[in-house]
Amino acid sequence: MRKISDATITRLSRYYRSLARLERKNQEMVSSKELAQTGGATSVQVRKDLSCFGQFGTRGLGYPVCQLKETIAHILGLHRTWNVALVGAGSLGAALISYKEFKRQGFHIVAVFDKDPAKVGKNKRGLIILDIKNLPEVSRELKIDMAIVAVPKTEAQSVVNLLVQAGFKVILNFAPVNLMAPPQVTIRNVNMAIELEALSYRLMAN
Amino acid sequence: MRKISDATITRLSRYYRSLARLERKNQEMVSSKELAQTGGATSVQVRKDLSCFGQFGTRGLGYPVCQLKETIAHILGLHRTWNVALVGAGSLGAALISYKEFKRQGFHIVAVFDKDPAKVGKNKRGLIILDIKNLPEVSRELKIDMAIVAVPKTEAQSVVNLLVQAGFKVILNFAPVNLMAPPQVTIRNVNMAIELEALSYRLMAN
DNA sequence: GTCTGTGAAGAGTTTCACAGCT
DNA sequence: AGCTGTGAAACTCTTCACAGAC
Repeated sequence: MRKISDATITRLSRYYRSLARLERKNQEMVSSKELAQTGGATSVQVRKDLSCFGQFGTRGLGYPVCQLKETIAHILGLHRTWNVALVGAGSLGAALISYKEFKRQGFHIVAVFDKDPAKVGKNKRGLIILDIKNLPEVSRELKIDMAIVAVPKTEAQSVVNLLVQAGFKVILNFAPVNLMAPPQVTIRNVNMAIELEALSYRLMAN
Repeated sequence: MRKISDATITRLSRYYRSLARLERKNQEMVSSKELAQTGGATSVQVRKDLSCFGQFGTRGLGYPVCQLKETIAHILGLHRTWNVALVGAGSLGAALISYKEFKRQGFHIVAVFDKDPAKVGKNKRGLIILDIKNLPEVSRELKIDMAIVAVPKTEAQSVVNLLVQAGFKVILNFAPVNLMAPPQVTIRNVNMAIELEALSYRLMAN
């Protein structure tokens, strides 16, 4: 299989959401054109993206909604649940614990860590905040698959170092800072400030 | 000036952060190589990105830190402050109000709106939650420049419709749904679930 | 006729290679 | 020597065009 681009994976996620909605409406078949409209892409793009993984449609008819949804779920790993560790029990952390879409897609935040002794032991949206010192052992015991970093930017690199040492392979980082990690570790960044800056550029440009 | 890619703008934001750090360290000059390392790019990329806007360096010496930082600030619109409306006073909204990096870069959330009568009038991190019905007039009065949507996905499209009608030109959306808007309105999406899905794909793939 | 699947063309982005300045 | 600035090459991603199936 040839290398799949990040853009393709992102679009698959969107197609998956569209398919879920069509499934709820009991629609059986969907054309690439229809899927494109709701997913914000073009019909060719949809077909090209899907063709990376196989042939799922029927010419003249389109794609079977349920089946395609299941297929994408398997590609993206949404057919199972993932255990997620959250580091940082601030207000962003709280928002992430309550974020419905995570649970909906099978991402379960099963442990929250913080380094602040004043927070450790407290209950945060149903989870007891754990001391970050215990992260390696707890991650092993609870079979945690991925980590979310939601700490201030000054702390982010040291948290990542700890996560790497504990064996984490994928990390979602919310701190607005560029983080270093060995190549076998994938870090994805959500930098909300950069998003606003891109918008402010837009307002400047015209 | 030729069209500037989104990727370039995003990288400028990162260079800006690196420059701010170098400035705090009182470093006067920086080479494209050094800027690249801290900003997660290559040195040619840095030079190419900057060359879109002019010639800011000196051959043999590099770029003047403060001056380049100011230049990028002007390009991105960070030399001024922007008034931001937040729609959705849930826990994500609360996290965004408290998010330091916004203030740091001059993005001031000056009003929070919600449609829930039980929330309207309450204080949220120092801001009184306003009724979303009053969004158009308040936006005008407070000269609000941009909007952040942090409502459940079922509400997002109607909120965007309202924002478009109120004359907003740029919107940052956190709801995990594809939104429709006229072409003159720029919507940027932060979909945290899709980020995790890309990571779960990574874990599946190897 | 409708719609998928895909090689080829096109557009856009990144990297290379090197001229030119300090 | 060290570093910027940039046309050209290489690469990647998207769109076109159309063959093939229903």
